[in-house]
Amino acid sequence: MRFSRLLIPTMKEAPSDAVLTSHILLLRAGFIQTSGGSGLYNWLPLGKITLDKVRAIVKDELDKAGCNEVHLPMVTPLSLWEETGRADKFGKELLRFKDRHENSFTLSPTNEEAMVNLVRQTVKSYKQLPLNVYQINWKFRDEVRPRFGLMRGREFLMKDAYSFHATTEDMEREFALMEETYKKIFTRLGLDFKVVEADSGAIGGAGSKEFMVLADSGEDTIMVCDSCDFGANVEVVAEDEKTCPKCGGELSQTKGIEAGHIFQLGTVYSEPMKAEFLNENQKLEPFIMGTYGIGVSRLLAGIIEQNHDEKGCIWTKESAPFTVDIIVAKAKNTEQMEAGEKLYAQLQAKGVDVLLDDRADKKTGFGVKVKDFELIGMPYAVVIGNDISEGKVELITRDGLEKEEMALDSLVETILEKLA
RNA sequence: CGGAGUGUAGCGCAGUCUGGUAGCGCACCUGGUUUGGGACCAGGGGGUCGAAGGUUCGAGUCCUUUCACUCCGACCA
Repeated sequence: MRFSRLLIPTMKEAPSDAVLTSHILLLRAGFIQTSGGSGLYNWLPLGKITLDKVRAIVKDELDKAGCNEVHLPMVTPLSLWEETGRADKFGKELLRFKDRHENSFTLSPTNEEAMVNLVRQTVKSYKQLPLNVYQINWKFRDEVRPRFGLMRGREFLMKDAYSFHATTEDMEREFALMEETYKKIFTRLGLDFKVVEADSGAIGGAGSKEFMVLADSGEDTIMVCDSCDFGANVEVVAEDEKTCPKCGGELSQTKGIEAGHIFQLGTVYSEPMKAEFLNENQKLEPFIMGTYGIGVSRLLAGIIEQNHDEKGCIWTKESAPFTVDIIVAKAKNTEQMEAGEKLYAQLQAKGVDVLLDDRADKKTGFGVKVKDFELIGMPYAVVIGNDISEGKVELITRDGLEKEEMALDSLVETILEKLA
């Protein structure tokens, strides 16, 4: 895409009410903007592109693991929530309202009930099991105190998956599969993360694990073992515990952002909602369930919390809105512009996501373009400037801001090597 | 919900104590000069000062009420 045609309102100064790094940078770099209400944000083009990329990675890995993507309405009849008693349990976080016929509804904060409803009216036989259905859509929670930008907004993009099984053993198999799938997703996104034992909270059920993006700004405190892979939220391990319950190693304390959470549910939803299937002995049994969530919009905040410097964002390769930013130093110079256009086409032909900074207005000089590149944080920039007459360009790596001069002819190949 | 703050142009702020024509920087528009690290000169546009009520000849400023937002806490798949 062309910078000149994209709405990218970068800012030198951050709004004074933003305190968290990711919040400040995402606002300043023009990914999101405030939307007039607490915890509500407009997603601008760069933010939308990035969110869609992260979403696509989540979808890709889930589909590979055999999950079925569906889409449920954002609006759920409150009666479904009353079947499980969660209408009361969730309290004021559930935003409730009535339609013109005085029927009560809620904006979905999560969808266990709605998905159980989908399955109970569709799946009748053990032969249709196991089944894992998921959706990636907007959730709304009327948080007591929204804060930190995308970290705790009231409206947020969540991937919520629900699995249905005939036996506990099969549910445990799926739980392990989802843990592995989540590890692939977080790894592809370039995140430094830890899987920890967790409390099941309002969702209920037996076992649960959280996927923590490690960051000092995280709202959760976790204990991790120095010797093995054990980790736990302080909710489930005493904060003064110093010995690993798994291997006897030493525990240390750190902070994390909860970006994923998987649960072994059993029949806590299927029983009250009478979601049953006929087993091979022709008897009705409630589904054994698991549920698996990822805070997709929160992941963006997590990526930036982990990857930034004083100049701006540093997106990881698979999450970046664009992989390469072609900076045409003087867009009015025909030779430079033509070289930029040519490179733009060549990289696109190779499947690289490229942004062509073709801005030619007199306010947007070389300095502005470089500052915008650093603030937005794409992995690479190619500077096409005066040396283009000798066939030379400069390649800048955002992480570390290393610059290397090279021949334009070898550039496409070099970039492809770096991306491989 | 408890505590503390803040609401003045798109963003950042001054002006409020001590009432007297609405200001500054950035951004935006026009023209010119610039052009490899957020340019310069000149001119210009944009405001019911969060809202309502009150005091006053006169309110951004004083009084009352209210709303919103932010931070700390409690809470939170």
